[in-house]
Amino acid sequence: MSTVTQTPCVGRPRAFDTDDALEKALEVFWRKGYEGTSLTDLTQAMGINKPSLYAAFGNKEQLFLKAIELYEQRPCAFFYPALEQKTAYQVVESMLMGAASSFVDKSHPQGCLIVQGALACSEAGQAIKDTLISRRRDGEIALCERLQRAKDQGDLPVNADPLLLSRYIGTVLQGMAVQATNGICPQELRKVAELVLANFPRNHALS
Amino acid sequence: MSTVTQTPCVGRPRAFDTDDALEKALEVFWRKGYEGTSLTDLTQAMGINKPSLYAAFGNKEQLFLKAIELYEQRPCAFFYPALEQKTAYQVVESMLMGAASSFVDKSHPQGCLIVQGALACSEAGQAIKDTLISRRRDGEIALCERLQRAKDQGDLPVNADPLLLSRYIGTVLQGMAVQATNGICPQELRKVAELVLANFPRNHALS
DNA sequence: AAATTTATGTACCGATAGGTATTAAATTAA
DNA sequence: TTAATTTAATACCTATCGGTACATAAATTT
Repeated sequence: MSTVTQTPCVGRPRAFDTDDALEKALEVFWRKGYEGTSLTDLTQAMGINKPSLYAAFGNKEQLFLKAIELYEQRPCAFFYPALEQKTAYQVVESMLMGAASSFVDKSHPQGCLIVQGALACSEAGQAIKDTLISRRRDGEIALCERLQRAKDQGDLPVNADPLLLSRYIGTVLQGMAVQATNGICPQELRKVAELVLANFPRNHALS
Repeated sequence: MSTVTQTPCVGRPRAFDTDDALEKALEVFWRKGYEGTSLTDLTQAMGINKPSLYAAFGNKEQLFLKAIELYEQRPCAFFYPALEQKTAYQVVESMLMGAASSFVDKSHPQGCLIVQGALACSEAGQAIKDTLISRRRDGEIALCERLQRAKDQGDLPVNADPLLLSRYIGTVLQGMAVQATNGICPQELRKVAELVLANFPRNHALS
Protein backbone atom coordinates (compact mmCIF):
# COMPACT_ATOMS: atom_id res chain seq x y z
CA MET A 1 0.00 0.00 0.00
CA SER A 2 1.33 3.45 -0.86
CA THR A 3 -0.85 5.57 1.40
CA VAL A 4 0.12 3.80 4.57
CA THR A 5 0.18 6.08 7.58
CA GLN A 6 3.80 7.06 7.91
CA THR A 7 4.48 9.76 10.50
CA PRO A 8 6.69 12.47 8.98
CA CYS A 9 9.99 12.55 10.78
CA VAL A 10 10.03 16.22 11.67
CA GLY A 11 7.58 18.73 13.14
CA ARG A 12 4.53 18.32 15.33
CA PRO A 13 2.78 15.02 14.59
CA ARG A 14 -0.72 15.03 13.13
CA ALA A 15 -3.32 14.48 15.83
CA PHE A 16 -5.73 12.58 13.58
CA ASP A 17 -5.64 9.69 11.16
CA THR A 18 -6.02 10.90 7.58
CA ASP A 19 -7.62 7.64 6.43
CA ASP A 20 -10.23 7.79 9.17
CA ALA A 21 -10.89 11.46 8.43
CA LEU A 22 -11.28 10.75 4.72
CA GLU A 23 -13.74 7.99 5.46
CA LYS A 24 -15.83 10.40 7.54
CA ALA A 25 -15.70 12.97 4.75
CA LEU A 26 -16.78 10.33 2.25
CA GLU A 27 -19.85 9.53 4.30
CA VAL A 28 -20.92 13.18 4.46
CA PHE A 29 -20.40 13.73 0.73
CA TRP A 30 -22.31 10.53 0.03
CA ARG A 31 -25.29 11.68 2.08
CA LYS A 32 -25.43 15.35 1.11
CA GLY A 33 -23.67 15.54 -2.24
CA TYR A 34 -20.74 17.76 -3.13
CA GLU A 35 -22.44 21.14 -2.98
CA GLY A 36 -24.83 20.14 -0.22
CA THR A 37 -21.87 19.48 2.05
CA SER A 38 -20.38 22.48 3.87
CA LEU A 39 -16.92 22.85 5.31
CA THR A 40 -18.57 22.87 8.72
CA ASP A 41 -20.27 19.55 7.96
CA LEU A 42 -16.90 18.12 7.00
CA THR A 43 -14.83 19.41 9.90
CA GLN A 44 -17.45 18.30 12.40
CA ALA A 45 -17.67 14.80 10.94
CA MET A 46 -13.91 14.50 10.59
CA GLY A 47 -13.26 15.85 14.07
CA ILE A 48 -10.71 18.38 12.84
CA ASN A 49 -10.73 22.10 12.09
CA LYS A 50 -10.45 23.84 8.77
CA PRO A 51 -6.70 24.57 8.64
CA SER A 52 -6.01 20.90 9.36
CA LEU A 53 -8.37 19.88 6.60
CA TYR A 54 -6.74 22.21 4.10
CA ALA A 55 -3.25 21.17 5.12
CA ALA A 56 -4.06 17.48 4.79
CA PHE A 57 -6.35 17.43 1.76
CA GLY A 58 -5.89 20.67 -0.20
CA ASN A 59 -9.40 22.03 -0.44
CA LYS A 60 -13.02 20.89 -0.62
CA GLU A 61 -12.79 19.86 -4.26
CA GLN A 62 -9.61 17.83 -3.81
CA LEU A 63 -11.05 16.23 -0.70
CA PHE A 64 -14.08 15.18 -2.71
CA LEU A 65 -11.89 13.68 -5.42
CA LYS A 66 -10.04 11.67 -2.79
CA ALA A 67 -13.39 10.63 -1.32
CA ILE A 68 -14.65 9.23 -4.61
CA GLU A 69 -11.41 7.36 -5.07
CA LEU A 70 -11.87 5.77 -1.67
CA TYR A 71 -15.52 5.15 -2.53
CA GLU A 72 -14.69 3.17 -5.63
CA GLN A 73 -12.17 1.09 -3.71
CA ARG A 74 -14.19 0.42 -0.61
CA PRO A 75 -17.96 0.16 -0.11
CA CYS A 76 -18.93 0.45 -3.75
CA ALA A 77 -16.29 -2.09 -4.61
CA PHE A 78 -18.71 -4.33 -6.46
CA PHE A 79 -18.30 -2.87 -9.93
CA TYR A 80 -14.79 -3.38 -11.25
CA PRO A 81 -14.17 -6.68 -9.44
CA ALA A 82 -17.34 -7.98 -11.10
CA LEU A 83 -15.62 -7.64 -14.47
CA GLU A 84 -13.37 -10.54 -13.55
CA GLN A 85 -16.17 -13.05 -13.29
CA LYS A 86 -15.85 -15.93 -15.71
CA THR A 87 -18.93 -15.41 -17.88
CA ALA A 88 -20.77 -12.33 -19.13
CA TYR A 89 -23.82 -13.43 -17.21
CA GLN A 90 -21.85 -13.79 -14.01
CA VAL A 91 -20.27 -10.39 -14.55
CA VAL A 92 -23.66 -8.75 -14.82
CA GLU A 93 -25.09 -10.85 -12.02
CA SER A 94 -22.25 -9.81 -9.75
CA MET A 95 -22.77 -6.16 -10.62
CA LEU A 96 -26.52 -6.12 -10.16
CA MET A 97 -26.43 -8.08 -6.93
CA GLY A 98 -23.55 -6.03 -5.63
CA ALA A 99 -25.47 -2.84 -6.36
CA ALA A 100 -28.62 -4.28 -4.80
CA SER A 101 -26.76 -4.84 -1.54
CA SER A 102 -24.43 -1.83 -1.52
CA PHE A 103 -26.97 0.86 -2.47
CA VAL A 104 -29.29 0.03 0.43
CA ASP A 105 -26.71 -1.10 2.98
CA LYS A 106 -27.77 0.53 6.24
CA SER A 107 -24.19 0.90 7.49
CA HIS A 108 -23.70 3.91 5.21
CA PRO A 109 -25.78 6.44 3.22
CA GLN A 110 -28.22 5.07 0.66
CA GLY A 111 -27.59 5.17 -3.07
CA CYS A 112 -24.39 5.77 -5.01
CA LEU A 113 -21.97 8.65 -4.52
CA ILE A 114 -21.00 8.62 -8.19
CA VAL A 115 -24.64 9.19 -9.15
CA GLN A 116 -25.89 11.53 -6.45
CA GLY A 117 -22.66 13.40 -5.67
CA ALA A 118 -23.38 16.13 -8.19
CA LEU A 119 -26.16 15.19 -10.61
CA ALA A 120 -27.28 18.81 -11.01
CA CYS A 121 -25.39 21.71 -9.50
CA SER A 122 -24.30 25.32 -9.85
CA GLU A 123 -21.48 26.53 -12.07
CA ALA A 124 -19.14 26.20 -9.11
CA GLY A 125 -19.64 22.43 -9.07
CA GLN A 126 -19.39 21.87 -12.80
CA ALA A 127 -15.91 20.35 -12.66
CA ILE A 128 -17.02 17.83 -10.05
CA LYS A 129 -20.17 17.05 -12.02
CA ASP A 130 -18.07 16.39 -15.12
CA THR A 131 -15.72 14.18 -13.15
CA LEU A 132 -18.64 12.06 -11.94
CA ILE A 133 -20.07 11.83 -15.44
CA SER A 134 -16.69 10.53 -16.61
CA ARG A 135 -16.64 7.93 -13.85
CA ARG A 136 -20.07 6.70 -14.86
CA ARG A 137 -19.04 6.55 -18.50
CA ASP A 138 -15.77 4.81 -17.69
CA GLY A 139 -17.69 2.11 -15.89
CA GLU A 140 -19.91 1.51 -18.87
CA ILE A 141 -16.95 1.47 -21.23
CA ALA A 142 -15.21 -1.12 -19.09
CA LEU A 143 -18.34 -3.24 -19.03
CA CYS A 144 -18.74 -2.86 -22.78
CA GLU A 145 -15.20 -4.07 -23.37
CA ARG A 146 -15.80 -7.01 -21.06
CA LEU A 147 -18.99 -7.95 -22.91
CA GLN A 148 -17.26 -7.58 -26.26
CA ARG A 149 -14.60 -9.98 -25.07
CA ALA A 150 -17.33 -12.35 -23.95
CA LYS A 151 -18.96 -12.15 -27.36
CA ASP A 152 -15.65 -12.78 -29.11
CA GLN A 153 -15.24 -15.88 -26.96
CA GLY A 154 -18.73 -17.14 -27.77
CA ASP A 155 -19.92 -16.37 -24.27
CA LEU A 156 -22.72 -14.19 -25.63
CA PRO A 157 -25.15 -14.82 -28.52
CA VAL A 158 -23.79 -13.76 -31.89
CA ASN A 159 -26.50 -11.15 -32.25
CA ALA A 160 -25.76 -9.60 -28.85
CA ASP A 161 -24.80 -5.92 -28.87
CA PRO A 162 -22.16 -5.28 -26.17
CA LEU A 163 -22.44 -1.50 -26.42
CA LEU A 164 -26.20 -1.54 -26.08
CA LEU A 165 -26.09 -4.11 -23.30
CA SER A 166 -23.55 -2.11 -21.32
CA ARG A 167 -25.68 1.02 -21.71
CA TYR A 168 -28.70 -0.91 -20.58
CA ILE A 169 -26.99 -2.35 -17.50
CA GLY A 170 -25.53 1.07 -16.74
CA THR A 171 -29.00 2.56 -16.97
CA VAL A 172 -30.42 -0.06 -14.63
CA LEU A 173 -27.59 0.43 -12.12
CA GLN A 174 -28.04 4.20 -12.11
CA GLY A 175 -31.78 3.74 -11.75
CA MET A 176 -31.21 1.38 -8.83
CA ALA A 177 -29.11 4.09 -7.19
CA VAL A 178 -32.04 6.48 -7.46
CA GLN A 179 -34.39 3.82 -6.12
CA ALA A 180 -32.10 3.44 -3.13
CA THR A 181 -32.37 7.14 -2.34
CA ASN A 182 -36.14 6.71 -2.67
CA GLY A 183 -35.92 4.38 0.30
CA ILE A 184 -36.78 1.14 -1.50
CA CYS A 185 -36.29 -1.87 0.74
CA PRO A 186 -33.44 -4.28 0.02
CA GLN A 187 -35.60 -7.24 -1.01
CA GLU A 188 -37.52 -5.18 -3.53
CA LEU A 189 -34.37 -3.80 -5.09
CA ARG A 190 -32.99 -7.30 -5.27
CA LYS A 191 -36.08 -8.49 -7.09
CA VAL A 192 -35.64 -5.77 -9.69
CA ALA A 193 -32.05 -6.91 -10.19
CA GLU A 194 -33.23 -10.51 -10.58
CA LEU A 195 -35.80 -9.48 -13.16
CA VAL A 196 -33.11 -7.76 -15.20
CA LEU A 197 -30.91 -10.82 -14.91
CA ALA A 198 -33.69 -13.13 -16.02
CA ASN A 199 -33.81 -11.30 -19.35
CA PHE A 200 -30.07 -11.03 -19.87
CA PRO A 201 -28.87 -13.02 -22.89
CA ARG A 202 -26.71 -16.04 -22.16
CA ASN A 203 -25.37 -19.05 -23.90
CA HIS A 204 -26.54 -21.87 -21.69
CA ALA A 205 -23.99 -24.13 -23.29
CA LEU A 206 -21.14 -22.15 -21.78
CA SER A 207 -22.25 -20.92 -18.39
CA MET B 1 -57.95 27.05 -16.75
CA SER B 2 -57.66 28.46 -13.27
CA THR B 3 -54.34 30.24 -13.50
CA VAL B 4 -55.25 32.35 -16.50
CA THR B 5 -53.58 35.74 -16.42
CA GLN B 6 -56.21 38.02 -14.98
CA THR B 7 -55.00 41.53 -14.20
CA PRO B 8 -56.06 42.50 -10.67
CA CYS B 9 -58.48 45.37 -10.81
CA VAL B 10 -56.67 47.70 -8.43
CA GLY B 11 -53.08 48.80 -7.87
CA ARG B 12 -50.09 49.02 -10.14
CA PRO B 13 -50.20 46.29 -12.76
CA ARG B 14 -47.56 43.60 -12.74
CA ALA B 15 -44.89 44.30 -15.32
CA PHE B 16 -44.17 40.63 -16.07
CA ASP B 17 -46.13 37.52 -16.95
CA THR B 18 -46.13 35.06 -14.04
CA ASP B 19 -46.46 32.05 -16.33
CA ASP B 20 -43.48 33.13 -18.40
CA ALA B 21 -41.48 33.86 -15.26
CA LEU B 22 -42.34 30.45 -13.80
CA GLU B 23 -41.25 28.77 -16.99
CA LYS B 24 -37.87 30.52 -16.77
CA ALA B 25 -37.53 29.49 -13.13
CA LEU B 26 -38.37 25.91 -14.06
CA GLU B 27 -35.55 25.83 -16.59
CA VAL B 28 -32.99 27.06 -14.08
CA PHE B 29 -34.10 24.59 -11.39
CA TRP B 30 -34.03 21.83 -13.98
CA ARG B 31 -30.48 22.64 -14.96
CA LYS B 32 -28.96 23.39 -11.55
CA GLY B 33 -31.19 21.61 -9.07
CA TYR B 34 -32.97 23.16 -6.12
CA GLU B 35 -29.98 23.99 -3.96
CA GLY B 36 -27.67 24.69 -6.87
CA THR B 37 -29.97 27.49 -7.97
CA SER B 38 -29.50 30.87 -6.30
CA LEU B 39 -31.98 33.69 -5.98
CA THR B 40 -29.74 35.66 -8.31
CA ASP B 41 -29.90 32.87 -10.90
CA LEU B 42 -33.68 32.97 -10.66
CA THR B 43 -34.21 36.72 -10.79
CA GLN B 44 -31.82 37.07 -13.72
CA ALA B 45 -33.52 34.31 -15.69
CA MET B 46 -37.00 35.55 -14.82
CA GLY B 47 -36.12 39.17 -15.58
CA ILE B 48 -37.51 40.41 -12.27
CA ASN B 49 -36.03 41.43 -8.93
CA LYS B 50 -36.28 39.66 -5.61
CA PRO B 51 -39.23 41.51 -4.03
CA SER B 52 -41.30 40.81 -7.16
CA LEU B 53 -40.39 37.15 -6.98
CA TYR B 54 -41.37 36.91 -3.33
CA ALA B 55 -44.62 38.81 -3.88
CA ALA B 56 -45.62 36.60 -6.78
CA PHE B 57 -44.37 33.18 -5.67
CA GLY B 58 -43.82 33.23 -1.88
CA ASN B 59 -40.22 32.10 -1.55
CA LYS B 60 -37.66 29.87 -3.22
CA GLU B 61 -39.20 26.66 -1.91
CA GLN B 62 -42.74 27.53 -3.00
CA LEU B 63 -41.43 28.66 -6.36
CA PHE B 64 -39.75 25.27 -6.78
CA LEU B 65 -42.97 23.47 -5.89
CA LYS B 66 -44.81 25.49 -8.53
CA ALA B 67 -42.03 24.71 -10.98
CA ILE B 68 -42.35 20.95 -10.53
CA GLU B 69 -46.11 21.23 -10.95
CA LEU B 70 -45.56 23.01 -14.23
CA TYR B 71 -42.89 20.46 -15.12
CA GLU B 72 -45.24 17.53 -14.71
CA GLN B 73 -47.86 19.25 -16.84
CA ARG B 74 -45.65 20.50 -19.61
CA PRO B 75 -42.38 19.16 -21.00
CA CYS B 76 -42.32 15.99 -18.96
CA ALA B 77 -45.93 15.36 -19.85
CA PHE B 78 -45.29 11.86 -21.13
CA PHE B 79 -45.81 9.94 -17.91
CA TYR B 80 -49.40 10.24 -16.71
CA PRO B 81 -50.94 10.51 -20.18
CA ALA B 82 -49.19 7.24 -21.02
CA LEU B 83 -51.34 5.48 -18.43
CA GLU B 84 -54.33 5.95 -20.69
CA GLN B 85 -52.96 3.84 -23.50
CA LYS B 86 -55.09 0.82 -24.31
CA THR B 87 -52.71 -1.99 -23.41
CA ALA B 88 -50.08 -2.46 -20.72
CA TYR B 89 -47.45 -2.77 -23.40
CA GLN B 90 -48.55 0.44 -25.04
CA VAL B 91 -48.53 2.20 -21.67
CA VAL B 92 -44.94 1.21 -21.05
CA GLU B 93 -43.96 1.87 -24.64
CA SER B 94 -45.41 5.35 -24.42
CA MET B 95 -43.56 6.03 -21.16
CA LEU B 96 -40.19 4.76 -22.31
CA MET B 97 -40.34 6.48 -25.67
CA GLY B 98 -41.63 9.67 -24.08
CA ALA B 99 -38.74 9.63 -21.63
CA ALA B 100 -36.28 8.85 -24.41
CA SER B 101 -37.34 11.99 -26.24
CA SER B 102 -38.01 14.32 -23.32
CA PHE B 103 -34.88 13.64 -21.28
CA VAL B 104 -32.53 14.54 -24.15
CA ASP B 105 -34.64 17.20 -25.85
CA LYS B 106 -32.22 20.00 -26.69
CA SER B 107 -34.87 22.71 -26.22
CA HIS B 108 -34.50 22.43 -22.45
CA PRO B 109 -32.06 21.04 -19.85
CA GLN B 110 -31.16 17.36 -20.05
CA GLY B 111 -32.58 14.75 -17.70
CA CYS B 112 -35.55 14.87 -15.37
CA LEU B 113 -36.25 17.57 -12.80
CA ILE B 114 -37.98 15.10 -10.48
CA VAL B 115 -34.82 12.99 -10.40
CA GLN B 116 -32.05 15.59 -10.38
CA GLY B 117 -33.83 18.43 -8.57
CA ALA B 118 -32.63 17.30 -5.15
CA LEU B 119 -31.21 13.77 -5.20
CA ALA B 120 -28.77 14.52 -2.39
CA CYS B 121 -28.75 17.79 -0.52
CA SER B 122 -28.19 19.58 2.78
CA GLU B 123 -30.64 19.57 5.67
CA ALA B 124 -32.11 22.79 4.30
CA GLY B 125 -33.31 20.97 1.20
CA GLN B 126 -34.68 17.89 2.92
CA ALA B 127 -38.33 18.88 2.48
CA ILE B 128 -37.83 19.35 -1.25
CA LYS B 129 -35.92 16.09 -1.48
CA ASP B 130 -38.78 14.28 0.25
CA THR B 131 -41.31 15.92 -2.06
CA LEU B 132 -39.43 14.67 -5.10
CA ILE B 133 -39.15 11.18 -3.64
CA SER B 134 -42.92 11.19 -3.19
CA ARG B 135 -43.43 12.28 -6.77
CA ARG B 136 -41.27 9.42 -7.99
CA ARG B 137 -43.10 6.95 -5.80
CA ASP B 138 -46.50 8.29 -6.84
CA GLY B 139 -45.59 7.70 -10.46
CA GLU B 140 -44.65 4.10 -9.77
CA ILE B 141 -47.81 3.53 -7.75
CA ALA B 142 -49.94 4.86 -10.58
CA LEU B 143 -48.13 2.60 -13.03
CA CYS B 144 -48.53 -0.35 -10.69
CA GLU B 145 -52.29 0.21 -10.48
CA ARG B 146 -52.49 0.50 -14.23
CA LEU B 147 -50.59 -2.77 -14.70
CA GLN B 148 -52.74 -4.49 -12.09
CA ARG B 149 -55.82 -3.42 -14.01
CA ALA B 150 -54.22 -4.77 -17.16
CA LYS B 151 -53.54 -8.07 -15.47
CA ASP B 152 -57.13 -8.26 -14.19
CA GLN B 153 -58.32 -7.75 -17.72
CA GLY B 154 -56.06 -10.46 -19.10
CA ASP B 155 -53.82 -7.89 -20.77
CA LEU B 156 -50.77 -9.26 -18.95
CA PRO B 157 -49.65 -12.86 -18.39
CA VAL B 158 -51.19 -14.45 -15.30
CA ASN B 159 -47.76 -14.80 -13.73
CA ALA B 160 -46.91 -11.12 -14.26
CA ASP B 161 -46.12 -9.14 -11.11
CA PRO B 162 -47.46 -5.57 -11.52
CA LEU B 163 -45.62 -4.26 -8.46
CA LEU B 164 -42.30 -5.67 -9.59
CA LEU B 165 -42.85 -4.54 -13.17
CA SER B 166 -43.69 -0.99 -12.10
CA ARG B 167 -40.57 -0.88 -9.93
CA TYR B 168 -38.52 -2.16 -12.82
CA ILE B 169 -39.89 0.38 -15.29
CA GLY B 170 -39.46 3.11 -12.67
CA THR B 171 -35.87 2.06 -12.21
CA VAL B 172 -35.23 2.14 -15.94
CA LEU B 173 -36.85 5.57 -16.29
CA GLN B 174 -34.81 7.01 -13.45
CA GLY B 175 -31.69 5.45 -14.92
CA MET B 176 -32.52 6.97 -18.29
CA ALA B 177 -32.74 10.36 -16.57
CA VAL B 178 -29.21 9.89 -15.26
CA GLN B 179 -28.02 8.76 -18.69
CA ALA B 180 -29.46 11.97 -20.12
CA THR B 181 -27.40 14.08 -17.72
CA ASN B 182 -24.41 11.99 -18.78
CA GLY B 183 -24.92 13.40 -22.25
CA ILE B 184 -26.02 10.20 -23.99
CA CYS B 185 -27.22 10.88 -27.51
CA PRO B 186 -30.93 10.53 -28.32
CA GLN B 187 -30.63 7.49 -30.57
CA GLU B 188 -28.66 5.54 -27.98
CA LEU B 189 -31.15 6.31 -25.26
CA ARG B 190 -33.93 5.25 -27.57
CA LYS B 191 -32.22 1.94 -28.23
CA VAL B 192 -32.03 1.27 -24.50
CA ALA B 193 -35.76 1.95 -24.24
CA GLU B 194 -36.42 -0.42 -27.15
CA LEU B 195 -34.37 -3.14 -25.49
CA VAL B 196 -36.44 -2.82 -22.33
CA LEU B 197 -39.61 -2.95 -24.38
CA ALA B 198 -38.49 -6.05 -26.22
CA ASN B 199 -38.38 -7.93 -22.93
CA PHE B 200 -41.62 -6.58 -21.55
CA PRO B 201 -44.28 -9.28 -21.10
CA ARG B 202 -47.31 -9.05 -23.36
CA ASN B 203 -50.20 -11.17 -24.42
CA HIS B 204 -49.91 -11.19 -28.16
CA ALA B 205 -53.50 -12.32 -28.42
CA LEU B 206 -54.73 -9.00 -27.06
CA SER B 207 -52.39 -6.29 -28.31
C1' DA C 1 19.16 23.87 25.06
C1' DA C 2 18.26 26.33 20.81
C1' DA C 3 16.65 26.30 16.26
C1' DT C 4 13.69 24.31 12.93
C1' DT C 5 9.60 22.30 11.31
C1' DT C 6 4.94 20.97 11.24
C1' DA C 7 0.16 20.87 13.24
C1' DT C 8 -3.53 23.06 16.00
C1' DG C 9 -6.95 26.55 17.36
C1' DT C 10 -8.94 30.91 17.04
C1' DA C 11 -10.28 34.50 14.78
C1' DC C 12 -10.95 36.52 10.68
C1' DC C 13 -11.51 37.47 5.35
C1' DG C 14 -14.53 38.87 1.20
C1' DA C 15 -18.36 36.93 -1.23
C1' DT C 16 -22.71 35.23 -1.47
C1' DA C 17 -26.78 32.89 0.49
C1' DG C 18 -32.01 33.66 1.24
C1' DG C 19 -34.97 37.17 2.56
C1' DT C 20 -36.97 42.02 3.69
C1' DA C 21 -37.74 47.27 4.82
C1' DT C 22 -38.59 51.20 2.48
C1' DT C 23 -39.62 54.41 -0.90
C1' DA C 24 -41.10 55.64 -5.52
C1' DA C 25 -44.19 54.59 -9.38
C1' DA C 26 -48.45 53.18 -11.58
C1' DT C 27 -52.96 51.99 -11.54
C1' DT C 28 -58.23 52.11 -9.92
C1' DA C 29 -61.95 53.78 -6.79
C1' DA C 30 -64.11 57.62 -4.66
C1' DT D 1 -58.15 65.32 -7.71
C1' DT D 2 -57.34 62.70 -4.04
C1' DA D 3 -57.06 58.41 -1.48
C1' DA D 4 -56.25 53.65 -1.61
C1' DT D 5 -53.88 49.82 -3.41
C1' DT D 6 -50.49 47.16 -5.54
C1' DT D 7 -45.94 46.65 -7.87
C1' DA D 8 -40.96 47.98 -8.75
C1' DA D 9 -36.34 49.14 -7.49
C1' DT D 10 -32.78 49.96 -4.44
C1' DA D 11 -30.59 49.12 -0.53
C1' DC D 12 -30.03 46.54 3.21
C1' DC D 13 -30.37 42.54 6.79
C1' DT D 14 -28.25 38.34 9.15
C1' DA D 15 -26.17 33.93 8.33
C1' DT D 16 -23.22 31.13 6.10
C1' DC D 17 -20.17 30.01 2.32
C1' DG D 18 -15.12 28.43 1.14
C1' DG D 19 -10.76 29.73 2.53
C1' DT D 20 -6.71 31.85 5.27
C1' DA D 21 -3.45 34.72 8.71
C1' DC D 22 -1.51 34.29 12.75
C1' DA D 23 -0.06 32.92 17.03
C1' DT D 24 0.74 28.76 19.87
C1' DA D 25 1.97 23.95 20.76
C1' DA D 26 4.58 19.77 19.94
C1' DA D 27 7.73 17.22 17.80
C1' DT D 28 12.79 16.55 15.57
C1' DT D 29 17.42 18.21 14.39
C1' DT D 30 21.59 20.47 15.47
